[in-house]
Amino acid sequence: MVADQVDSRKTRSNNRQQQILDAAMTVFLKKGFSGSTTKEIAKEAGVAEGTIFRYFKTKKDLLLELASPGIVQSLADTMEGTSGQSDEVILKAILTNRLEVFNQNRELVQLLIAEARFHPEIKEQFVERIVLRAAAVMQRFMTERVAAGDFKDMDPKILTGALVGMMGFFVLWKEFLLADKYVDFNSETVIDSVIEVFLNGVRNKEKGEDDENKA
Amino acid sequence: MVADQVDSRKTRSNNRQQQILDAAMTVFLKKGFSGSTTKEIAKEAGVAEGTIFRYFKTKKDLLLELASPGIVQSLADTMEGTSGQSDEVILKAILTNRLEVFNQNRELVQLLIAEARFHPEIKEQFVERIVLRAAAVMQRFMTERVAAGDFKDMDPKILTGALVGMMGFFVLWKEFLLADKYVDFNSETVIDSVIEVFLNGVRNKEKGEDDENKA
DNA sequence: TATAAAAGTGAGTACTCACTCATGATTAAT
DNA sequence: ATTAATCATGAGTGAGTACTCACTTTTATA
Repeated sequence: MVADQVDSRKTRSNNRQQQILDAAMTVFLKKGFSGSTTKEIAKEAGVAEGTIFRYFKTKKDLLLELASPGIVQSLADTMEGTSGQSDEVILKAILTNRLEVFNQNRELVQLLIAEARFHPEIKEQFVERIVLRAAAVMQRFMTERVAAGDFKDMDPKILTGALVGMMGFFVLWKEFLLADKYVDFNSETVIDSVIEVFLNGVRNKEKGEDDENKA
Repeated sequence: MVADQVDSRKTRSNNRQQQILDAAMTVFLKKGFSGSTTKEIAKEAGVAEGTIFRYFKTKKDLLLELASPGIVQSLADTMEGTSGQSDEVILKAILTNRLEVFNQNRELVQLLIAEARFHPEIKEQFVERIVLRAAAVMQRFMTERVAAGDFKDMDPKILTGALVGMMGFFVLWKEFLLADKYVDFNSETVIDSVIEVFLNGVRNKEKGEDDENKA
């Protein structure tokens, strides 16, 4: 008890706020927003219940702060400036990066997805700031390739969906449904396989010039 | 009020239980399990709050009953007995059927996925009775094709994941993230595209006999 | 060190929750 | 019509909830 107090005093002046947010995240993840109590959050943070309300007007404000633009932002503006390289390299860079960014913010994303259904503001932010941005980057890539005739003439949105879906499946599988019981996928193997299947699936190997693809 | 009472009396003896379950489902979907109150469920069902507890010992029992084997079962044993037909036809049959079954039980599945995180019993049942079964059927198909040399020599689990993921993406997109804002996909188009991409992606077009694929 | 401001506390408050139970209504059987 | 059994009710109950506030402790300033 005393030791805890000393410990928490150390991080005192800079960010008690962050300390509470971290605790809220932990508890929300474990019990969900509605299932969590401010009492438990306080305990997890090592502060008195009243202290929470010095920093956040309401319990819901805690959740909204977790989903605030500042934090969420970092997910989006990550991948830019890959050009003049092979599709395999570009896609691998994109997917690897996405997966990395996702893994870093895994818990937050998990929480936001879970609560999005009940809090329109969160849903809005999540879709606008993460999903659509991320999709836009990839969609631009798809559109280019289709226009160049390298990929089949399909709706870029469907192409994006196919790739994101394949990748997303393995991520979600791991995250939500508990992997180990079924199988534990190796990240790089999965990425390579996904890219291979995808590129083979969408590349044009039409009449005339089929030599280009062999190399 | 009186009319409601008369109405509910009609369905009285056979299944007041079902009436309450339906209401619980509706409310759980809208507010989540923790966010729902028995009072609201009672109101939705058109019965007194106490009546709920004549049929279900606790609020949680309502949730568990919704996820009970009987109901959940119907999702699994649907697709069997397609053989001797082309991959395209088989896969289209599978995917179309899965999508149909999913759409019929959409709300239930949505609810189960949402609550699985907080209720191990539900998660267990969901994974065992739905996911693994459905996966098994598809995985058998993949294993066969790989063994026959028609598909690339990849882990059948990854192949299954790739296909399910592509398909799942569009379904989840629609369900969880609100489609219309972004785009509304036509089911058949999506299925056809997914199959095309998948088959092109995983089929063997090795040296030697490339005539087979042309047709 | 004295003093004001800021930060932290936790018992208290008003309220909501899941669940109970004494009572009333409906049905079935004679 | 009488009785007994079942079904339905909703005010009531205690446990717990988010949030407040009178108070204490810590920090900053002189």
